[in-house]
Amino acid sequence: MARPREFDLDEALERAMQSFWDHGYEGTSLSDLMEAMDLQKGSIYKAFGDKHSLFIASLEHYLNAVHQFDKKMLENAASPKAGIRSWLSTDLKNACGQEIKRGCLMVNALSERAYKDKDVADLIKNHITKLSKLLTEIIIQGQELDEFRNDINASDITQMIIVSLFGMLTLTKGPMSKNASIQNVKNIIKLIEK
Amino acid sequence: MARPREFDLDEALERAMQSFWDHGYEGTSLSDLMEAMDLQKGSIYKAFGDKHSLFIASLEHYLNAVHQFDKKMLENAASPKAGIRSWLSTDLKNACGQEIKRGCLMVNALSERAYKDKDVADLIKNHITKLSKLLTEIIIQGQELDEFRNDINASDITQMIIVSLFGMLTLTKGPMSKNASIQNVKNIIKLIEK
DNA sequence: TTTATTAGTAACCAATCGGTCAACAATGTG
DNA sequence: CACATTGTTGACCGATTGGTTACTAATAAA
Repeated sequence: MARPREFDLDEALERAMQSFWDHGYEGTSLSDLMEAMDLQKGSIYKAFGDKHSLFIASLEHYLNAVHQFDKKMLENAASPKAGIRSWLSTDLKNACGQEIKRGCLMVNALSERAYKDKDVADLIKNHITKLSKLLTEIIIQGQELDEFRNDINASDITQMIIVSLFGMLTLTKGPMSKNASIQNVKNIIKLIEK
Repeated sequence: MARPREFDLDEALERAMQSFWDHGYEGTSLSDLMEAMDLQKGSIYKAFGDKHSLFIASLEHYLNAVHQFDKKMLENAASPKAGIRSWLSTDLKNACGQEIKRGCLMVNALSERAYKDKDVADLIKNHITKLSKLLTEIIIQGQELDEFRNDINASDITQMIIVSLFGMLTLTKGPMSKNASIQNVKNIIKLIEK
């Protein structure tokens, strides 16, 4: 009953996300988005609203994919320790294996915008909460199997892992190499294992 | 033999640094800087060159102050372990005790600019190298005094501490509270002590 | 007091920013 | 076919961006 959309919504969103991931929120202009999404300004505004809404949608898109990845890696592992190890390693290898040192969109958004953008702050807080629950379950299992030390709360170990992950994802945007981050993952495991 | 400058160079630089720290490089406009520094555009350009040069000078100013702080805290401590503990705690308390959740200028600059700004990347790499040397010395002393575990290289422990610090400084811009970061410091010490 | 030199001021610049809008195109329904 | 509805296009908008420049002011040396 009306003219149909000529492009794929999901693909356009994916391309917008890649742009924001590469160059940040302020670093990505409407012109950049138009080129990356292969769309005119009007189409973007009709489909996604303004730049900020598009950024939020991109971040949600990213966080959904990441959460799926996290669940898969952590829940389908041979053991809690193996799960944490391969999850962290794969995450870091992905972050390091890109042409641009763009790190992680969530960490970038946290650094650039969370302190002045409640929508971004809420999305990230929610995602970290979900990741924490997932991780803490795995750590508890690992403690019961005597894979992880139990003189520290599972939730405290979770917290340290998340802190380390955020640190590495930030540092890989600068002086930290792939090898250094892999070595660091090994040492984190060594610190928390029994 | 010429008209003297009417303002204090250092104070102006300090104010510029505070602006960049609060709102980032792209988030701080020339107008913002003019207001913060209480200077006209021309004066800023005469004294510091363009915006990028001013940012680099601000970052250097910041890194010098931080390095002095790090040296003081780590070298004047009662013991290696006490030094690391109080250095990390004070750092985090400072980062959390501000009106704006602005984190650390170095970590912010790393996230926002290092991947596309060689000057920024070099300054940060150099600073991290100096901090690493400082920390590794302390860790080795601590290992010799049986304060720290020695089944892991001192430089690897250093790396983990720096990663954790960067992670916390990023996370305090979002969902991480002061208490959580203090608790996390305690746990880091627990993991690396003997 | 003249002169060389540098600092400060404010008007000005082109370029770009995010965002809007009117005209036109394409579809399903009646 | 006409119509209602929605998508697409490109010109256009005011505001702001970083940066320049011509002019004036202040100083020390000659």
